[in-house]
Amino acid sequence: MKSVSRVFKALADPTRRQILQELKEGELSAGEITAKFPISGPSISRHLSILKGADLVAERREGNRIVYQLEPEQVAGVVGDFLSAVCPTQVLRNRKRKRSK
Amino acid sequence: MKSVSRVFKALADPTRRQILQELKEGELSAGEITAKFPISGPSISRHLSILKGADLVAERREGNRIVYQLEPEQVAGVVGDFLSAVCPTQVLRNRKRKRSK
DNA sequence: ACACTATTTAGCAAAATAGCTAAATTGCCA
DNA sequence: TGGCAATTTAGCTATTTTGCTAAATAGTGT
Repeated sequence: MKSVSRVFKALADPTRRQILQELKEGELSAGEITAKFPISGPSISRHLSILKGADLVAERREGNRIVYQLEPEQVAGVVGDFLSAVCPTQVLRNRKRKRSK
Repeated sequence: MKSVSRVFKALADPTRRQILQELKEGELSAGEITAKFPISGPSISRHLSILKGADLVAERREGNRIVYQLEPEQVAGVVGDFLSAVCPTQVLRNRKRKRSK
């Protein structure tokens, strides 16, 4: 599958998006991530492997545990490229000024 | 479903992302969009209704046809907010300088 | 080697997704 | 009203996704 598709499919799930947000605060082990969600360890493990497959996170083993870390450049790169491809420059530039609906 | 989830689910499909890119060039009727893809009219219609449900496109009837139009502010708004929530400011700022891998 | 912890892999069931064809809808025009 | 074109809705099938529990794997310490 193409990289962009892997990324957007990974981002389609709310649990996975929230995992990324948790990882923004700093790296976390699989168990620590599991503790933050109401679903089982194996399910979280699968979500992590999908995020890893999209290169949205990196993992490293640390003794007994596996520690996950956000890859913000992949997130910003792929998603940002898509935004540039779809939204006129002006919309992107003015975004912050707009009031939420 | 929550708005953010609707948007990211809509963006998870490559055909739908490409429809948005086609609409960046200007509005198109359902039939004109269908002509650009190798899948059936009803399938495109379904994709359009998902994009519409996420407010990524707007539609209006024009005589016999239904014309679709990109809503770039919804795209930039929802996706941009997510990027801000996940990526450190520095990564977002430096994005353009990075070389593609 | 054994036990213990952390995590992933396997295998299953339910729900969602995307494609198709056929039928219904909507609007235009004679 | 009848017919035609454009589009959507319905109903179906195959595939994918997400959750679960149970079993396997990997590392640590005794």
